[in-house]
Amino acid sequence: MKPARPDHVFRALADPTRRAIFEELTRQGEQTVHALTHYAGISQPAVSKHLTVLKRAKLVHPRRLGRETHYRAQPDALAPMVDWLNLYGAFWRDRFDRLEALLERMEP
Amino acid sequence: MKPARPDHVFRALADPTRRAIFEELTRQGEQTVHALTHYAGISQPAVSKHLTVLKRAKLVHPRRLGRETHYRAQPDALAPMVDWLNLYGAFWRDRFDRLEALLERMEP
DNA sequence: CCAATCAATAACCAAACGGTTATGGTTTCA
DNA sequence: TGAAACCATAACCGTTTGGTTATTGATTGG
Repeated sequence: MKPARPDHVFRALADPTRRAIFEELTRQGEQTVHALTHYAGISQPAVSKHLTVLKRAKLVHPRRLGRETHYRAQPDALAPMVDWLNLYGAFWRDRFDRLEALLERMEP
Repeated sequence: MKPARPDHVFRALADPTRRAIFEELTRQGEQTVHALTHYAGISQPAVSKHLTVLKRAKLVHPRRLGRETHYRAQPDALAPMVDWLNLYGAFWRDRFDRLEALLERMEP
């Protein structure tokens, strides 16, 4: 799956409630909107809107089951953020690049 | 230096102009507010406000030289974001953890 | 010394944001 | 079959945000 634009990913994760929802989905696995609403402690429409933003960033994926929608986290959608850190997080980049090169030599 | 709160880092990097400023500082090194203003193509006060947000996240550090202030990027302030990705970016985490472990065995 | 330069702050504004309540469309099941 | 459950969308609202111009304080250089 083609990743979303970096801007959408950064934007989506800027809000603490949205991060919390994403975290909850990665920890506990797939959840209905109902469950997430209970977890987040805000209204159901508010949760739906957050999920829309996360969907735009491809960080979550919906699965319709009858009248309920189950959402799951899509961790590989974080790739644009990881790539950005790779480019501009100099200190950490060096480590990672060296390791990446290493890995490639070891597991062709 | 103790890192800033994750929320400040995520917030600061959510804005594309702020990311661009940070990128420019990591690429070209230390810059005056004047130079950054020219680069960003917005007003000087706007740049100053962006720099304030980046400062709060400890992503940039100012150095007063006479009447000009030179800012430099502080890439290790990205640590809170990297840590978060380590916790919740499952797919990528595996890669990184494997690599990290490797490095440790190789460079004690 | 004094005019100009640099950067931060203040005051202001439109747009975006994060929340709410109200509504509507499906789907379930008693 | 009809009421209730689930979720998305609409309409609305106060606050935050990203920008502007105006101002001020400090520093420099002719």
